[in-house]
Amino acid sequence: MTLENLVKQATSEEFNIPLEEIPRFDVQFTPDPALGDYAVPIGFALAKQLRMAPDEVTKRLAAKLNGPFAVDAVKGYLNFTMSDQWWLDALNRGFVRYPRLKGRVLIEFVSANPTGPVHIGHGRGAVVGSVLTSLFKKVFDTANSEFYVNDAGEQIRRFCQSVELRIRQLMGENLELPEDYYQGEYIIDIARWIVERYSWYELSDEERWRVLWNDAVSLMIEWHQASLHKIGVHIENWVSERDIRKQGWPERVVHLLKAKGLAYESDGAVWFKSTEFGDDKDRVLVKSNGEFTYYLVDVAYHLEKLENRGYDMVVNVWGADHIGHVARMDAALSALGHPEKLRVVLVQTVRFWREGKPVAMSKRKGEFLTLDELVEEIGKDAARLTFLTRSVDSTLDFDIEVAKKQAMENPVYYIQYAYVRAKNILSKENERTFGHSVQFGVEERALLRLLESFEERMKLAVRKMDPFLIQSYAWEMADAFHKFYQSQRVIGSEFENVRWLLVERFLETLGELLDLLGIEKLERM
RNA sequence: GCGCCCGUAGCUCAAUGGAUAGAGCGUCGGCCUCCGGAGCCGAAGGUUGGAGGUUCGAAUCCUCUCGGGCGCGCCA
Repeated sequence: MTLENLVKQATSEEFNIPLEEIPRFDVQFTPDPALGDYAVPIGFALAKQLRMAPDEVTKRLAAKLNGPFAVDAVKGYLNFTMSDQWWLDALNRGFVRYPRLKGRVLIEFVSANPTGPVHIGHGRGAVVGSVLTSLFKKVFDTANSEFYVNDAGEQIRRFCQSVELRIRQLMGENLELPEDYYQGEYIIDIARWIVERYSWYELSDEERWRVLWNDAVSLMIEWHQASLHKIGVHIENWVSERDIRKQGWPERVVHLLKAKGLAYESDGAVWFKSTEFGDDKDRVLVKSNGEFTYYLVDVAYHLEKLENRGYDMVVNVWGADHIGHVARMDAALSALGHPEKLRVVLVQTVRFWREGKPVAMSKRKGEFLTLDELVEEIGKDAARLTFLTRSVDSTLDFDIEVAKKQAMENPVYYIQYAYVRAKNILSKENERTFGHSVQFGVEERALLRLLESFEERMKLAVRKMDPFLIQSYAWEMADAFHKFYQSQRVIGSEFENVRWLLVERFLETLGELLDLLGIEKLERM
């Protein structure tokens, strides 16, 4: 029986209270291992209900409770110190268990425009999205990752024009690059790639446009995939905006909204009454020139995910600068009969630093550090982990020089070092002849209860949709291990067998977290 | 002006409504005859921006207020 149920039952019997009238209480870890392992602050609420002092309540409960633990009443708290045998049983069971939730989930992230390389500004969203996907795959019936390719619209047109101009320059034409064209060097690379494969001047206008529209864009998408792979992000679905348009989803959205009386025409445009769903102003769906707004196409895309592919929940990892889209997207999906199926993870901005100076980023001038360059400089693991060192709600200062250093400032080494140390112990050849008795010390108990909280920590990470919580859990686990390692010997100890098992479980559990985080499990460093 | 995020140690950040608010960096002082010292231990450092409120209990929830960030297009 769980501690929670034991306490409930004891309370009911001791104070003659029906089970359903017992106030809610938590089972939590004590702030200090010296107080015990688990704490149940049940005395406070009951004290009021029973008109009794909190410590009187807990004292009576403590006297009544028995099980594989010692129990202490301190103020309103019941403090449980679990028996060594109880911990040994837990150790034998293992700790890696996930909460289970029903449903099919789709996580969309990065979705950088295919008009330029993935740059460091996309990095945080990419890593957050990929870790969320790994986690959700363990928790939900189905979870898939998706990259939405904005391969239609004005930006792509301008991109194609930029490539074309560079092609003509390569062919020897003397042309100026207009200011509002894409300036980056990579445009020249694409132009060169095309020139190497096609006899440009022999193509008709239509053929040229098709090459730009298809080949140049496909090449960008391939580059995106390659860049993301380098930082350990492998996105399953790449969905094209062109396909969403081709399949008539935008028209369907307009049709559905009109049928519900939620769309109207004004000033030659078609508007959605989003104000009826909490938005602060109505939104244009179809511009007066007949073109669809980006907003309409995005709504259409979400409708496609829900209705065509049958996802129960769609998660979007967006930069904080997309805050304005949340209300209107919610509004549209509610209007279309899918309320509360969209969850937006807003990831706050990252500021990149180098030796105390901000890293300049200007897309216009084509000056930006690409994700490739970052990964090349500091490595995949350091890049991934650094992006996860703050909760998604907090802005992140990413100092590239610090992340490159192999020092404690850099949590990736701290965590990996703990893993290596543990691995190293198990690599020793030895004969273990001692039995399975044990007395766990404070450091071991600290590590044990951290391991034991695996499922709960995962539950919290899912609820908050924040991979930062996995990173911080991994860090705490590494911390607990370093302390254990420092204070207790494994090999040659009186409790060698049990400690050996503890190290194995630690490796198994931390390894699971490293897998989720997409960080290498090093054996040596 | 409106909406969202953030104000916690010198700096960067943690903390399910619970006990004495914790880490890293920086500063000062210790620990390898010993499974890897990329580690560990200790010291110093706090009116959790401010004011009210809810609660047995608030960094956490509510109201107001002051600072900082982001966003408020028939752009994408």
